This record gives sequence, structure tokens and C-alpha cells, in this order.
Amino acid sequence: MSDPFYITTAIAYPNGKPHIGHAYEAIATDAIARFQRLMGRDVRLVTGTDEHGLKMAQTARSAGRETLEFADEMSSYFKEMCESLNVSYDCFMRTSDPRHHEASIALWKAMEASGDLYLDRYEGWYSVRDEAYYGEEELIEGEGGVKLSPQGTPVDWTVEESWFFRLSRYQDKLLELYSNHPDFIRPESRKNEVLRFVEGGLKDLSVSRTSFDWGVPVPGSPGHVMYVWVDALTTYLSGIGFPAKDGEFNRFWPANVHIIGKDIVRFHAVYWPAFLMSAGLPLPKQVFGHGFILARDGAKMGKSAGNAADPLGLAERYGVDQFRYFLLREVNFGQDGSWSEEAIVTRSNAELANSFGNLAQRTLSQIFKNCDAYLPAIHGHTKDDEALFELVGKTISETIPAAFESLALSQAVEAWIAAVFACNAYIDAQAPWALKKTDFERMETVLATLYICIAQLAVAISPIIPAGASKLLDNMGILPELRNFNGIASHWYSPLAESGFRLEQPQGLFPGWSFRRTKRRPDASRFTLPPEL
RNA sequence: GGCGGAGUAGCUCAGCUGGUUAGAGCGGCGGAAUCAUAAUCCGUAGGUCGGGGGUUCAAGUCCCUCCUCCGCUACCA
Repeated sequence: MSDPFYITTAIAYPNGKPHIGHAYEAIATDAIARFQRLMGRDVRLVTGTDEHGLKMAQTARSAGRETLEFADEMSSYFKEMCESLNVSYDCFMRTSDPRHHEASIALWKAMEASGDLYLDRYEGWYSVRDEAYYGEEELIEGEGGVKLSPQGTPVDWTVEESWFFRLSRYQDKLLELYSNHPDFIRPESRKNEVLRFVEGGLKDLSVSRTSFDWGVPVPGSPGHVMYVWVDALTTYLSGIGFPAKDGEFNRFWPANVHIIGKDIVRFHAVYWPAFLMSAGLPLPKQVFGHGFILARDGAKMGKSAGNAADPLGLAERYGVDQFRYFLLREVNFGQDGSWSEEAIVTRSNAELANSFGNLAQRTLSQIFKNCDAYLPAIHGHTKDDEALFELVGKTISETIPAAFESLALSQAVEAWIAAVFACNAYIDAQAPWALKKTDFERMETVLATLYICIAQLAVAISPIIPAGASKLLDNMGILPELRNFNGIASHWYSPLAESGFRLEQPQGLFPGWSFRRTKRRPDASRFTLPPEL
């Protein structure tokens, strides 16, 4: 049985339609999951929506809607996003799902059994928008002397009975965790922030609310619903079957990595492991806080910022693969990045259409025309061929896997495109179109060499651009069982050629987009215009 | 205020534990080629590696200091 690998995205709060940040996280997580599948691992990818909390209830009410019915709609946008962007999730867990309620209650009871939950009174300034209490001294003054949270959201003086979690008990255990598992929090800069926070002392955490009922009811405590983070985090368990411990859960927990935004690192790196320790469950191996995707003008794509670009619109306009490729190629995973339509077009044209797509096109076309569409025979390799094999082979079997393994996604793509460049340099140096007249057999060998390399590169990049890669591999007759790192490195070419496989008329893989430019193109009509949004 | 990031070619960025002429991509410029999605390949970038000081035979790469931007966090009030 192959190694299990369990990865999650954060569970999105669907108080609006998904923005580019949600798309980025889902795409990155999917790419990692797909990579692990190519490595032969048994993968589970869980994503979903966190639908509880006063904010959702209020938004629904102000829209004159039933809360659940409203949540259904909002959640569906996130699910659609995953479908549209080719995110290969195994489970889309909603916190409103009865199965999830069961899981949350089981976790709660386990924490209670450890003596970590107690009832007390909580009073303070509560911000509905932030779903958090603030101390008097944290408040800022808005216009007309109105009290506002540090985030500038309205606050109300609220007194409620609340369950508390003995977070204070876990300070030492958490610090021990961080020091025994240096990779628990990544990237490094996030870890420092968490360390500082925990070292500064932990207060017990209020983990239930009585001011609304849209949430998971606290067992045996009528009127209380769980604090949203308790049940949101629990999706990582319920998504693989918890509270049932046999089967999926037993096999996949603990998670290999939780992919989250840098803004919620604390919940995942402090509260979450504390909850799990309390419940007597194993801890995830890693929490990775990625950066934000900023608009060209530098504006932050915040949850409530309202200036969020529509990721589905962009994907539809420029292509899902192109959009995925851009985000993972251009942005150093873990750091903030920026996007613009021009940047998407530039990347897509230069690397997908011109470098890789065109490499495949020119190679397959020559085979199609010169070899009657049959895969040409190999008549002994030269040093040049061997050099290319070595470079491409090393890239797909060492460099790219190592980069993916350490979640250095943009470096993985960088290594890939460098190998593509090498193939283009090779085809130009060998000039099979010239060999056609002088040394037909050598031409055959050159085209066969490229064929092998292109298939290997297509497999290696398939986690990033699954649709295009799979279309190309289909066209090339690569069997499904060869579409993984081991398979594509094996000797499949000659058997395929000898099987009498013939190419169809090759077709362009990725279109080149034109884009408004100051400089005039010699013949702009040759470019395809992207569809209007 | 504390802690932590970032500041490298026009643009976007690589540069691990200090060591030959500081790198890549894009753009620009010049050439080659014409199989291919007017795509490709080769050559070319005269960059005070934010400023200043220091350690060293040798510093984007270590130390000090200053400036700018960002993140986490605190406090005075």
C-alpha cells in the first residue's frame, strides 16, 4: 500500500464570492496534492467552507433569507470555484454538514474529558465583523467618538456566559512542539511570530457564544454554540471521517500539511495543536502560511476589501491552466505576490504558448509530416542527445520533486521551464528540418529524443497545468500508468513506437494572447484576442 | 517601542553556511534560422547589490548605524 498523504486548504468563510486569494490557495494546494499523486502516494485533499458565526446569520437575515439556505448558496460558489479551477479535492466539507457537527461534538467532548473546558463569564467589547472580543485599551475612536475595534469595525459591550479552553496549560507543550519540530510552522518568518506570541504567555480562550445559535451546539449546554474556530478547524478531521476512527481517518490523520493564509497562522499553529493535544489526537506535521496576492496597484485582497478580482473571470478569459501557471510560477510560495492581466498574458505567452506549446507543436508536426505520423525509430544517440536526456531527466527526477517536496512551487516551475529552454536550444542546434534532406535517420533520432523529453516534461508540469498536460499526453499516446514520475522515466518510447501508434494532426496547446501594448505588432490579427469578461 | 521580513540590471526577481569577471526571465538592441502558435536560437544589460562605517587576504553574503516599505506584537497615554 502506498504512503498516505493528507493535505488541506483553509476552510473559507463564504461571506462573499471567492476572490483571487481563495483561488490561489486552492490551486497551490491542488498542485501539491497532484504532485504527491505523481509520486505514487495515496492522497487526500480536503477543502470546504466555514459557515457558522453571527456574521453569516446576520447577513442572511438582512437579505431576508434562511441562514442555511443562504449558506448553501454562498458555499456553492466555493465549490464551483474548485471545479472550475481543476482543484482535485476528495472532500468538500461544510461546517453546516451534520457529519461535521458530530465531529465537532466529539472533539469538544474529548477536550472536556481532559478537563480543559470550563464555564465562566465573559464580558468585553465584541466586534461582530471580527467575531472577537477586544479589551477597552485596544479600541480606537471613530468619527463622533464611536468606539471601534483595532480593525476599525464597530463593537458592542457584550456580557455572556462562555465556555473557556485552558489554552494557558499548553504554553510549554506548544513551545516544545515548535522546538522538536522546526518545520511545524513554515515559512520561517511566520514561525518567529508564533514563537513570540506563545512565549509571551497564553490566556484561556473563550470557545462558545450565546448571542446567536447559528453554529454547532455545545453538548450538554443549551444556548451555547461553539466558537467558530473550534468547529472550523475540525473540518480537517471530519473531512476524513472523524469521529469514526477506523478507515480514512486512521489512515490519513495526522495531516501532512495544512495550507493556509499567513493571516490565520495563529489559529493553526497555536490553538489547533492545543485542541488536538487536549483531545489526545496526533498533531499535523506542518502548517504552511502562504502570502497574499496583491493587485497591481498594491491593494490588499482582503476578505472584506471588496476590490477582489474575480478568479473565475480571469481563468475563463485566459484559461484555467494559464491562470494556475501564472500564480504558481510568478509568486514565490510563502511570500506575497502581485498580479495583473498583463503579467498573466506575458507569462502565458512566453512560457506556455511560445516555449512549451510551440516546442511540442513543432516536434509533433515534423513527426506527423515527415514520418507519416508514426513515431520514428532511434538509430543510436549522440552526445548531444545524452546531454539533453541527462538534463531533462535530472530536472524531472531530482530538481522538480525536491522543489515540490519543500513546497518551493515557483522553483519547481522555474526548473521545468529551464529544461524546456534546453529542448528548444537542442532542436535549433540539431535542426531536424535540415537533417530531413541530409540524414533522415538522424532526423528520426532527434525527433524521437524530443518526443521522450516532451512527454517527461508534460508529466512533470501536470500538477500545475493538469488540463493542457493531459491533453498533450493524450495526443502523444502516453498510457495513464506512465503518467507519473517513475513511469515516464521508464523505457516506454520504443514499445509505443513499435505498437504502431500514430499521431493525429497536431494542434496548438496554448493560444497566444494579444494584449494592449504601446508598441505596434507587425500583424496583430495573428494573435487571438482573449474573450471579453 | 520590541521582534521579524524586504530594499540586487528598465521591469519581476535568484543568490545556502562570506571566495574566480554579481545571475535568470521579461523588455530593449544586434545577429542566425525558417520545422513551428510571427513562435525559436545565439550574442548584448556598462547594475555605487538602499546610505554610511567596520571585521576579513576576501562581503549582496558577517557586525554597527541610518533611511524606506511590510508583517507580528507591546506600551505610553
